[in-house]
Amino acid sequence: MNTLAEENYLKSIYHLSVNDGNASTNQIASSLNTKASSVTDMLKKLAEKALINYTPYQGVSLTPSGEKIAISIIRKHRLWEYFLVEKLNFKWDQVHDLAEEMEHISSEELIDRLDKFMGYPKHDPHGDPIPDCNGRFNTHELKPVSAVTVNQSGIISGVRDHSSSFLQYLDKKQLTIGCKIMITDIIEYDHSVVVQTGNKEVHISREVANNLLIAL
Amino acid sequence: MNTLAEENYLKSIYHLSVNDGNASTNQIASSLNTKASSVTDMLKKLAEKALINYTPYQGVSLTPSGEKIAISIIRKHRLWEYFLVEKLNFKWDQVHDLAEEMEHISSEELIDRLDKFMGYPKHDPHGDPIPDCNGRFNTHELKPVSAVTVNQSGIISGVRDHSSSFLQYLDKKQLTIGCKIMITDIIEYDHSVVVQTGNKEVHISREVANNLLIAL
DNA sequence: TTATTTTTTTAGATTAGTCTAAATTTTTTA
DNA sequence: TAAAAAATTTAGACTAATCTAAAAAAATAA
Ligand SMILES: [Mn+2]
Ligand SMILES: [Mn+2]
Ligand SMILES: [Mn+2]
Ligand SMILES: [Mn+2]
Repeated sequence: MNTLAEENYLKSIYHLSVNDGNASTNQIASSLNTKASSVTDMLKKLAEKALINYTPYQGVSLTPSGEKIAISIIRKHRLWEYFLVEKLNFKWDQVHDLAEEMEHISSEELIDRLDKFMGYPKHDPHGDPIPDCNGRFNTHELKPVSAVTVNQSGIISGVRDHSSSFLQYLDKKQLTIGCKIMITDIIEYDHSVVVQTGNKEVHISREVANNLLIAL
Repeated sequence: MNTLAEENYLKSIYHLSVNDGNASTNQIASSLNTKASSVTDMLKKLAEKALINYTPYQGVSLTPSGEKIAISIIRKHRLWEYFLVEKLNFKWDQVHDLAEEMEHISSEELIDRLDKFMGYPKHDPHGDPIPDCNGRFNTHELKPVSAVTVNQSGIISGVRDHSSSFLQYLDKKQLTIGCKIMITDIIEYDHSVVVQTGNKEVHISREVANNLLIAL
C-alpha cells in the first residue's frame, strides 16, 4: 500500500495534469503547500515505484497504475463529501477538509458499500463527477458563466473554486448546484455579469462568473 | 492535535489500566505489537505533554486530559463499528480493523453528527458501551458464562475476545448479542458448558464460556 | 541476602517526510 | 547567443517513530 503523503502527491499530480498531461515540480509544491526540494524527493520515490513517469527537469505524468490510485482517492473524497452533506447535513462549504482526511481510509470494500448505501450518486456536492468502482466517470462539458453569451440559459452544475468563502458567497446569492439561470446582461466595462435566477436578478463579478460552471 | 501513534498509545494505556489503574511498558509493547524501547520513548513524549503520569520503571497511568483523548478515540471506534454494521451491512467480525483506521478521523463535529444520524446508539456491535459526546458511559455489569451456575439464564451482551475467528464461531453456534440463553449443564471434567439457546442446546468449551459475557 | 531472571531504559541506527541553502539546469530576455 | 532569471535538483540537517543491542534497575529465587 501507499502512504498518505504518496496518495496526496498522486492526487495532486492527477489534478494538475488533467489538462496538459504534465505537472511541474513547482506546481506540485504549491498545490501541496510544500517546498520544491521535498517534491523532488517524492518524485524519485514515486518513479521508483513506477507510479509516475519522471525525467529530471521535465515534470511528471502518471503511469496507468498511478492514475488508478489517484482516481480511487478522488472517488473516496467525493463519496465522503456526498455522505457528509446528504446524510450528516453538513453544508457544501464545510466538507472538503473533512474529506481530505477520510479519502485515505484504505478499504475499497468499505467505499463500495458506502456508494451502494447512498444509491450510487453521480456527482459530489460541488457538482464534480464521482468515479464508479472501476474508476470510470463521464466528465461532462461545462462552461464558465463568463464564457456564455447574453440570453443563453443553463443549469448551475459545478464550481472551479472550492474555497468556503466562494461557496458561502454563492449560497448567499442563491446560486447553487441545480439552479436554472439565464444570463441577462454582460457589462462591457468590467466584464461583470447579470444573471436571472428564479425571481431575482443577481449581479456577479467577472471572477465569480469565471468560477461558476453551467450546463447549457 | 495528537499523532496517530500517540492516540494508539493512549487508547492502549486506557484499556490496560481500566482494571488496576496502571499499565506497564511491556504490556503496552505487546498490545501495540511494538518493542519496549519504542514504548519508553513514547512514554517520555506523552509525559512531556502531560497526558500520562510516568515514573521510570513504575508503569504509567493516564492524566485526566489523556483519559479524555482515549475515551474520545474509543467513542469514535465504536460509533464507526456501529455504522459499518448497521448502515453498510458488514458483519460484526469484519469491522474492528476498519474502525482502527477510522477512529483517527479527527473531527468531533463529524462524530457527533454521525452519532445523531444513527440515533445515539448505546452499544457497539460487540456489546461494548459507546461513550456519549461528553465521554460518559455506563459500564454495565456483565458476567462470563463460565461464572454462572446451572439453570440461570441471561442475555448475551458482550465478548471478551474480539477476534474474527471467535466471532465467526459464535455466529455459527447462533450465540450472538441479544440472544437469551440458559445454562443447562456444566461438565465437571473440563468445565465446558451446555447452554440452551432458543430451540437448541449448544455445548461450548471453558475457553468460549470465559469469553462470552451475559447480563443476568 | 545474595544471585539470577525479568523488566525497563539508554545508546546508537534507520526510514519517511520535510526543510534551508547551495548548486545546477533550463528558460527567458536583451 | 550570452547574460540574467526562473525552475529544479542536490547536500546536509531535522523530527517522529521505529528497531537492535547493551546497560541498568527491579523483582524473584535460592
Ligand atoms: Mn473536495
Ligand atoms: Mn467536491
Ligand atoms: Mn473494535
Ligand atoms: Mn467493538
